Amino acid sequence: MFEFEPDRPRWQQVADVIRERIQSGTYPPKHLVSELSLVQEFGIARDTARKAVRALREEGLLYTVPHMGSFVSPPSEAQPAAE
Amino acid sequence: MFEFEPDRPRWQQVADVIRERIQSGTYPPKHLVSELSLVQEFGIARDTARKAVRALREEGLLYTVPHMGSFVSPPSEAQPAAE
DNA sequence: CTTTATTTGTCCGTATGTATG
DNA sequence: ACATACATACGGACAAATAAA
Repeated sequence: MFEFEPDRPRWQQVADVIRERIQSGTYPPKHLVSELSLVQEFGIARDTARKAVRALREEGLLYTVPHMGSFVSPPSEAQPAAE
Repeated sequence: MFEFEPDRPRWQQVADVIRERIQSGTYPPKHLVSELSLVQEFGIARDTARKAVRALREEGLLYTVPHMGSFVSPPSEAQPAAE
């Protein structure tokens, strides 16, 4: 089971973990990150899972298709110079 | 493809379209309105199509014959006085 | 009679949206 | 943060009835 630190919102800590998995490629583009999967893995309420997903969506790391799921966004064209 | 508005159930919007076709005579009495036809035309799930049909049936605009289909109801005897 | 196609009936599962306590 | 409930929506599968070939 995941160990939460006190004094920091759980949804932030969950978002941190997922963010890392996205940025490291553990979760490739289009990978489904459902609320239920977060509920089960982290032992949290769906309410909390939704907050984590919302945060990542607002960061652009996830996009949500209503009634279908939330998925890892395609890589953004960052760093223009590097060729 | 049909354009759905957000903030309103799809099954309601589909029902609206069919209702208009019935009331305008585009779909005459006994015209078949099958779930599959709605699925294909509107690009929705059958689940959603069934909800639209159910709504129109409850309004009396359609009647369903099990395993045969849902058909446009005969015109209702409105306006009593007119003879 | 058999086969094929069509259509509704029913059930399961997954997932988000929304609201309440 | 949690728990619960319901609505909305999609996908798939199978059964049963009907009609037509």
